Amino acid sequence: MSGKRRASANVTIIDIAREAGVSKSTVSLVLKGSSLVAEETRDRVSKAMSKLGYVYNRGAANLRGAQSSIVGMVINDLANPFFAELAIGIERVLRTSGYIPFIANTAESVVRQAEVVRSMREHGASGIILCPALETEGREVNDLLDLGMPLILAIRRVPGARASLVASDNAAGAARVAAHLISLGHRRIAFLGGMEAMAVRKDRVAGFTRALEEAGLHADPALMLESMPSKDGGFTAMSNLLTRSEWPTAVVCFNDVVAIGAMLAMGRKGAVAGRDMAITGFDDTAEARQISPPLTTVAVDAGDLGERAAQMLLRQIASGSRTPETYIGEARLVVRESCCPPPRKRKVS
Amino acid sequence: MSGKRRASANVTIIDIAREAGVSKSTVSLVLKGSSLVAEETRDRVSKAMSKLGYVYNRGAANLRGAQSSIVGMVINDLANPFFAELAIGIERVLRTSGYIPFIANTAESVVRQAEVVRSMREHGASGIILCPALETEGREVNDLLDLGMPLILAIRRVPGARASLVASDNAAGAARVAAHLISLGHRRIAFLGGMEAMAVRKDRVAGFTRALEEAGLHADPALMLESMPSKDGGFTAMSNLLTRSEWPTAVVCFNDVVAIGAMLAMGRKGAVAGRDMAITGFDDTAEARQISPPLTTVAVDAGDLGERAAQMLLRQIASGSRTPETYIGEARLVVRESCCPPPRKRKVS
DNA sequence: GGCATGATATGGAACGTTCCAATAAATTTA
DNA sequence: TAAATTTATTGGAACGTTCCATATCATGCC
Repeated sequence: MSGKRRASANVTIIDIAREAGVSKSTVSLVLKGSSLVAEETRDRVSKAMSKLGYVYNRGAANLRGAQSSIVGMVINDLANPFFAELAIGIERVLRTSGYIPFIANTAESVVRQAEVVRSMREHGASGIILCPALETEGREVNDLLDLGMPLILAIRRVPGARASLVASDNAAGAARVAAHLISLGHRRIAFLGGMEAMAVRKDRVAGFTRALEEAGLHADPALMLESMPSKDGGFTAMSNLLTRSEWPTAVVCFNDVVAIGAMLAMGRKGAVAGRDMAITGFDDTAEARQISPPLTTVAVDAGDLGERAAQMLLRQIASGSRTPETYIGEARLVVRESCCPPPRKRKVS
Repeated sequence: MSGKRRASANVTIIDIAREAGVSKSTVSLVLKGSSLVAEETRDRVSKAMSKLGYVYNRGAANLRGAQSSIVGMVINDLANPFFAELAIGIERVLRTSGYIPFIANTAESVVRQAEVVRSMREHGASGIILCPALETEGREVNDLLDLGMPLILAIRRVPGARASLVASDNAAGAARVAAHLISLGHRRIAFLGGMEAMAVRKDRVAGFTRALEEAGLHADPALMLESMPSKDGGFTAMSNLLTRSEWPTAVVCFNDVVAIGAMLAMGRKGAVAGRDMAITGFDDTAEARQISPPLTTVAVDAGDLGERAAQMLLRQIASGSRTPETYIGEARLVVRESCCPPPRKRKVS
């Protein structure tokens, strides 16, 4: 009563074999769709399987070296629609090749990430696409590679990791939005969001700074604000910024969700993006189009990046090669209504 | 060369045992954290494990009847933020109990759903939380239950299924928005989105119809429009509606993403929600607040539903009971700016 | 010294597959 | 008709774990 409580004891190929009057080997052959077994026998076995409610035991098969058909997809923030789009792109490719992607969320926790990755390895995942959590170290990634696990890093590069990477051109994208704002006449431009330690942020800040310098400006350290790369993070950081006596005239946000959080914070103070302050995002998620005012941002095509990552992974699984490859997707400026020229009078409240 | 290409041959507890100078049984005990093994031995074994890069083989363990610590989470539309919120709620509960949720997306395909569920069973999932795809039959769900698989249906009920259910009060919610629109003076109210066959839609339509009838109105079949429960679906259906010579003055949308799609379609024709037509949603996703105008909708608290579903599943796994339970979450009306009284002149173009 | 006792450690069978080598039966070839 | 070939089928070992029953070795007690 307190022990095993499996409703129906597990049905195995041996039970099927007995029922169909053949050997377990024959059942195994039927399972693999082998042409070595006679039509009539195959039918009899199939009948027995559905009659007894047989469930294939993948664990036992893997034990004998069979390839499991799952691929792990480790995502740092499922609530960010950008990652949902990425996941869907990955799925588009994987499903056509017979792999089933299992998604797990780490919510930016490296501890959780380690658990999740371990669990996927334990279950015999054939490969992993990893959107690394915030403080992921190169070493963790390399350990995985050393075990021979096919692994693709997506979206976020990890310094020191020898893994393949699929990401967007962060520096170029950030430079493009910054140049756009400068051309509108902005001089005091803030960079808001993302954590200092993130490589992606470093890249975007580098592009941002470069654009400013090319225009003879310099990036003011007082206007470089950290935040978690989430809506809440953007909200908090912008709320702080708005308590200052002098506001920047434009804010380059780390990504779209940060920008949306920032715009929400502005709304609380009666300020409006595209009128009192120019705001830009990064990613071009569906939300960037829907929010009001529509967000000027950098289009990245998450779905395409997902497809590339999946293709790269499949290639590595098939070839057995672990040579790191890199794909950098284009980062296109998309101008919408969230950016205005600098207003004459800056302070609102 | 062409055969197995595992970078490092698999390390097993036997290798660890040899390295540490103990028997495999002792290694197994260390793995389980048993107190039967001496401190000093435990250390030696742990050292050997990290030295050789040991990976626990869950498949082999499951073979001996061990409980796998994964739970499957099958989601019909990952692109809908409502389901992302649900997933996060589920995760909040599961992670504290040592289970790791593996998420898989079915994109509303029953075929895909069957594949995904089978894969999860094959990998020894301890239970499944299922947001059923569009045309899921009661039989499919019952087959799963008959195998003894702990299973909770989330969000969408499936007629004929004997499974536990966690969902929101669809009829009451729809009745509330309809009553609200009627109190604003609307008489020609459309219901837009969702597929005829969906039980959830039937429930919402029933509440909608009841509210109309209580006000002495009747639901006009010409104003009941089907669509896929997605943004694209809402866009297409509203585009069609707008080609008619007479518009309704208010539209109750199946859910928020349909409503957002519908508002996008209105925008294309120069019409504005909350001015030319009242629009409502269902779910109260973050987007409902962010879009312009903010969407009047029915708040459902996806995170809470996710937590309930997870708790229910854990209870069933622990107790071994498969008695169906039901939790119906409250559906609260949230009034925002997307609803106006009926305009005097209706047609815009 | 003989004997329980408790603390650690261990061999071996079992779990459900796969796959090789072997067999049996039917068919073709010489 | 014997031998060779083809077509179907099968037993058994192996995969990496768990867990039971058993073994070893100090201790402490009579």
